[in-house]
Amino acid sequence: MRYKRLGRSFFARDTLTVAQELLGKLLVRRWRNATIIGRIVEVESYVGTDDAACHASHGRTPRTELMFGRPGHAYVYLIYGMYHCLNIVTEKSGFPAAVLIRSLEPIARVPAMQKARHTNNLLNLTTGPGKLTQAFYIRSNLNGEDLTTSQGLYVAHDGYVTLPNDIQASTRIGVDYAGKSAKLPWRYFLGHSPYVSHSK
DNA sequence: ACGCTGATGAAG
DNA sequence: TTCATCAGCGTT
Repeated sequence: MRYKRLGRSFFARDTLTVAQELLGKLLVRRWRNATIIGRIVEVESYVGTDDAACHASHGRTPRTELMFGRPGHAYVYLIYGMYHCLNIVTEKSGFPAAVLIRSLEPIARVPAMQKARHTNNLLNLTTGPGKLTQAFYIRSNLNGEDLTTSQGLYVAHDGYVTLPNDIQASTRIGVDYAGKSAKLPWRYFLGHSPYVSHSK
């Protein structure tokens, strides 16, 4: 399987554009001599301090510092005390934004994912932000990782073409607390894919 | 519908 | 130093 890593310039753009273009790309994880791969089929955008659902909406804090930094870095955080979420920082330095990777289609090293998830069901391995980090052995030690240079984690393109009419949008999951921002249609997913986490 | 679980940051 | 809150998941 041939593929090429995405560089800084891909992520240093408008977040909604990056989010939509991430659909169909490959998430590659090298872990203990294994190369685990999944195709991105669902993402969410979190943009700036005006977005009440964005962690950076309360300004620069130790936790959100990464979102204000250089694009192409991983922002990994623990949620609900037990799960990790993987985001990729976007836009130019100084503007806080990121794309949450919400769901993948398993592509390579499925047994490693099955071992990590304690299930063999393909549809339950990587179909959710907390599930995919578990399946890909992504934890807080990858927080701040530069995906444009990292040997352990990056995004790649293999020539897969996403048809524009296959991209669907909806409101984001789990952000009902965010008032007006909760209504923004900033979740994108591939309409044909059975590996989307949540039908809405 | 609910409990699990711990980092985070705001309040005091 | 407490305390409420939470970009989720699995079981009921």
